[in-house]
Amino acid sequence: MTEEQRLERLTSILKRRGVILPSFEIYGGMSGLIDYGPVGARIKRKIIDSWINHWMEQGDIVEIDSPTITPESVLIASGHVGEFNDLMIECLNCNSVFRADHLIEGVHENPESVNSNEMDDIYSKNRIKCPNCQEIGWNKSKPMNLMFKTEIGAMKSQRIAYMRPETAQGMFMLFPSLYRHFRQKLPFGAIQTGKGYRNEISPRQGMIRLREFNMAELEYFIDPENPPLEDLSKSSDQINFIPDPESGFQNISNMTFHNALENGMIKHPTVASVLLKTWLFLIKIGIKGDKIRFRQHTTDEMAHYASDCWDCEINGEYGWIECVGIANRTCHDLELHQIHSGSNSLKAWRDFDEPQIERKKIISPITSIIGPQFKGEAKFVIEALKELDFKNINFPLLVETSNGNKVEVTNDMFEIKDIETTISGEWFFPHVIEPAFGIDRIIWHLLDHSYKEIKKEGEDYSVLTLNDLVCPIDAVILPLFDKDGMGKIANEITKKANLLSGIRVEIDTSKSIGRRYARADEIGIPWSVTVDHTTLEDNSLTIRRRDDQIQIRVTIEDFLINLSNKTIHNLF
RNA sequence: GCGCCUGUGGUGAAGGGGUUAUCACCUGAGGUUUCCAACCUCAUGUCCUGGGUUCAAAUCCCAGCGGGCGCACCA
Repeated sequence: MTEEQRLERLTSILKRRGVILPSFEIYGGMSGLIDYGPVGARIKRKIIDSWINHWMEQGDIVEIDSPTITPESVLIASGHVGEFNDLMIECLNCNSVFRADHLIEGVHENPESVNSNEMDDIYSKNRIKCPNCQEIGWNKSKPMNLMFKTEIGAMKSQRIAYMRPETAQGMFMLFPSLYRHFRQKLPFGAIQTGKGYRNEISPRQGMIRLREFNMAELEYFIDPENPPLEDLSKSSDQINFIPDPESGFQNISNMTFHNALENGMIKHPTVASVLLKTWLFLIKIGIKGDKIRFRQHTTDEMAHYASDCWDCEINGEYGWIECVGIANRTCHDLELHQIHSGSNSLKAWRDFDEPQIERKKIISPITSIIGPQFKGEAKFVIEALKELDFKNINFPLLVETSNGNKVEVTNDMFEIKDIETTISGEWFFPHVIEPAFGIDRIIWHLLDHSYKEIKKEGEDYSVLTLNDLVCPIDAVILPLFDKDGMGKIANEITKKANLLSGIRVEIDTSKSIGRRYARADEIGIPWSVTVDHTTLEDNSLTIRRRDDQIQIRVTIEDFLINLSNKTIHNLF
């Protein structure tokens, strides 16, 4: 079997066994959309569960769930509407496509504000040349909207909305609630898993670029002045790093996260700790460590919201693919949402180490005099007095009030006081460190790394070596024959096992035992359990280990206990 | 979105205007069988969709849809 066709063979096995299939196929299919079949959906669920547990083990992270339909105002604030609605323009001569605003920088003072018709005018009046072929001649500019647009409500009350391009905004929307939940103490985080949507121009490469995809994101809120410090030296794993070329660091294939932070290649301690946890998760579910690398973004490829970005890339049939993006989003989102929404609850409070005592002089109006004197005008006079520069007061003093009158103020109407205020802390915008996982891409690479093509007695044979955390079915129960009572016992074991918490088993009674082992191996079931003649005599059965085909004999009871405890490994 | 290639059972392929479309594997039913894709019998097909040419189209032509690759795009 040639290495070149491995991708095709894997794809057809995934389709044949109900793991991953094209969506809506009976209507011709729709690119960029995929189905997880009965086997794939189990794998996806277990990966997402593992992901949720992985972060929640930390203790200061909670899970939330928010709508996929998002009002336009939210995405205007976050910058997605602006960023996602760029006008594109195509050269009539060479068919190159460009962002229309980029080519008129210097011609127009605010290229991003130009609408489609104006853009076409600017192009024809200014005789803009194609940077590729130098010709002048353009198709009409068209907005390239990478978000799916929809409307909430009907008729006049309709509001524009989009399908969310990321789950992250949900966490920002809930910041006030999260802050209360965590008793107003940083750091804390919120995770969310769910669908995200991008109307890709041309989805490619199977399930790598989808129009509807599964994301899993953590927003970890920290105090930028007191970031949590974690001991990274506990991991001695050697990591493949590709730093930003402008940083002066060289590509390196064997450095620990601890050292990468110490020497300044990773700039932020929390980013480093999130990188480590990302690595640990991928290794835990079965991604191969030598096929993982961390690549630092160059300044110009950084997302509009981020100040420091790392991609975690995984190598597979499609080459190195970004599967996790780790970004220091700083206070970008919270700050913008405060500005756009007018909400005042997107900040956190920080106590100073020592309360600051501020001494200052103020002008204190004596209202018992001002009131009777100015009557209705009094509140304007008081206002105006507070604005006075008390270092420069000469009598007679004319004060201009905000309603436009000038009044004379005498020195018995106010006094200058020295006051002392104690400031014990300040409000600030927390910074956010975000890892964003592309679940579908991770599933693809897990399947890719787990798919083994071997020879068995001269025959081609395929195995998915999925570990207990992510295997679709925990064990398959195989009656050697479906008669003599073996089928009945197998059914009883299947029922009992399926009542165990978190355990799923299946029974397979059709065709020869060898064929059933092969079927189980192909979808990554780690344990095949056979009910045979000896079972009828002494209630024992055999457990076959997928990865080396070694069999042991245990009692039904021991099997069920160890299955439940996930300790079958220990029996071998 | 452009260019080139491409679409036949669940999977992988053969066929290339003319009876009832071929093969392997897979899947299902039954038989057989004391543990690694054994064997026997049987079953399961809108040749991507829509138009056109033709007495006759899975086959030729056009368009659409899907897939692959390249260019462009990818917060």
